[in-house]
Amino acid sequence: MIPKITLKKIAAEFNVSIATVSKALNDSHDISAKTKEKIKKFAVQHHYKPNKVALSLLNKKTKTLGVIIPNIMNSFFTEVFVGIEEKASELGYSLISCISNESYDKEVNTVDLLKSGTIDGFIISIAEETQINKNFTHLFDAINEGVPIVLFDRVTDEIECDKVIVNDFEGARHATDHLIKTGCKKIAVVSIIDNLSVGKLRVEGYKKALTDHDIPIDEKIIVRLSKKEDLETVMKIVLANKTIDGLLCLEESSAMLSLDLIKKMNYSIPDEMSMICFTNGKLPQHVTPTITTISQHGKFIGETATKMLVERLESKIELDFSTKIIKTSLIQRASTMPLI
Amino acid sequence: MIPKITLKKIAAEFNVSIATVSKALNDSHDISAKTKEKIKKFAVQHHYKPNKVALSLLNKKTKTLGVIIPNIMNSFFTEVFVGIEEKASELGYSLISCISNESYDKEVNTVDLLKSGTIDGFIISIAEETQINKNFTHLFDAINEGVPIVLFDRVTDEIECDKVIVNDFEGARHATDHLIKTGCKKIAVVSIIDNLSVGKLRVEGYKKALTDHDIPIDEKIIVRLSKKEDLETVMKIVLANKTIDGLLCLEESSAMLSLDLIKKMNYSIPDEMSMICFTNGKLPQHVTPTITTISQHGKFIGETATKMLVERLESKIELDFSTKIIKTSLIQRASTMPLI
DNA sequence: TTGAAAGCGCTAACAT
DNA sequence: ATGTTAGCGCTTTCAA
Repeated sequence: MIPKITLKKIAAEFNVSIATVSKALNDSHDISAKTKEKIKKFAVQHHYKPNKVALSLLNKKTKTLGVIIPNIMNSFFTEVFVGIEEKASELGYSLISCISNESYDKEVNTVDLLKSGTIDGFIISIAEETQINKNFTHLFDAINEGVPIVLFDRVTDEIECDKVIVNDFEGARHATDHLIKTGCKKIAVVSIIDNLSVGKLRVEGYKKALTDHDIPIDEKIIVRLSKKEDLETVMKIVLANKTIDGLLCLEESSAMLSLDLIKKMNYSIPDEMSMICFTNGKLPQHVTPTITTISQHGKFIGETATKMLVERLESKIELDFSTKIIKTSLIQRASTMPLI
Repeated sequence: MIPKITLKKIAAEFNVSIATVSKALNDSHDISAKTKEKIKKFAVQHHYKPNKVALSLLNKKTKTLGVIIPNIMNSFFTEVFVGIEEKASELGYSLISCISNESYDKEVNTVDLLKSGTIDGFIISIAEETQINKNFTHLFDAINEGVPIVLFDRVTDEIECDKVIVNDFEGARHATDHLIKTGCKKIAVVSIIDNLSVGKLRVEGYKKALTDHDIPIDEKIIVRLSKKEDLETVMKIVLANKTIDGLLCLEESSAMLSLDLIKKMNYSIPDEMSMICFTNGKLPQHVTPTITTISQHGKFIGETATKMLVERLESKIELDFSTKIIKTSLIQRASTMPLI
């Protein structure tokens, strides 16, 4: 094993000072051409790379961003992560990433751990537990200590910072409107994310569409569950109401379960039952029938969040906080009737 | 914004030396109980956290691992990442992660960037481009400079280091054997990963199974493509051979395309055409019909790789390199006939 | 019981 | 053109 080469060792090699070597390698004007040349040559030969940790300590910048994602097995977050990674890499930043697993404790620990020097700023989507207990002091503290945060998707009004959110209300409204316009008379909702800000907004959007079409809201067919496990039981009860002919699923996994169930119950899709779900991952494209989805443009969200954070980090002046709202798109597939 | 509190500031507060504060906070025995108490109290009140960067510089350890994954949209790698994250977090390590996007340059740049002090060791699955051009000097250099590497899934014999691999040969052999035993007479293979070590091994396993059953190998029905785009054309030609009644797909995305194609061609699955594919993500569980898969136990691979790396990092003695082979499991679903 | 000094690897202002 | 000094935040001898 070759011990790592440092300025000190190069300096010793040529009997010059460390400062001279540093300047030579940084192409400073007050070092003679020959000295520069011989030092540079030696440095290249020995694969000299400045120690990032030393530079971080000196500059109080690590060129590293902390990313906290609730659950990477969720295709939406995977997409966002891809966007973050691509943009960060383009802008010269590394990523320290952590999966909170929807746990408040893990989120708090990670923020506490990383804010002490390790990273320059955070990109966070708030864990479910945190959204339930509404305790955001860890985020508040980080910002207060000079570590900026960009929140995406799952945000809170209680923290003032940059945010990138999806137009969940409008996405759900549009989807519901689409179901109505393609002939659905009675549309049920399935939500296993009613604890989340986004889940609540989506239900609001759904209600708005109904109201716009003078359709009464029936709370009994708005299925709110805390875990996937109960879905089958509850859905069976709801679907016993044979007049239901449309289903809006607020995220992917409950959509897949509902689809299986509906098929098992011998509904014909989309003639007897239409379906739309949030999140445009691979699943809705490959199941039978393919599912009409509301795309949240995850990658773009990731890119946007990263750009906002880096702009703040590198800005000379104090920027105002802003919230970017990303429009959703409805992607029509075989689970809904064509618009006439 | 509250400026971050340091030992220096605490020392100034109490008119003691920095060393005293450091010792007090670390509960050193040679500081008086009262001094300790008042300093600790003050530190807690002001949310003092030792600066990780300073500690890293001092200890020459960052307690951070570098993870390089070729493509996070691939569910296998997502699973591995979950395993890595969980184990690393449990062992007190952070993760700097990067998606190489199958690019040689990105992989090299990341390794170069991170090896200079930022991380203690790497967990890497080699990018496709790197496996093609077989240039592994960046990995060799890192190890040589004292930064250990654990390779997983996509490995190379040319680098001596710890490795975690899947028993791809046996997985493919077993799957092919299963197809034969459930009645398939002529089994085609679809590979878009023939550039990868794992892709080649899987073809070998397939061939072994055929040979074991005295079935002649027909290279014409081993479809090797460099990109997904050509799949449809080629598959149509191959499937024109109406005697084919089994299909082994070496990864998920080509399996999905093949499935669509087979259904479009009105094959009845599994009666007229059986199918097995590698990688047990959500897709094969939710498509119609559900697909029999070979599970590589991604999460376990991630956990194992992380454990190996941390053990090496924290070992007092020089450990020998080892290669852990993870067994695959065949998960039977509706795309294959039941074993009689 | 406390403090001074050295050093981790590096840069930059200020001599020489 | 080159060197000296100081300092980023911390720990750890060693001295007082």
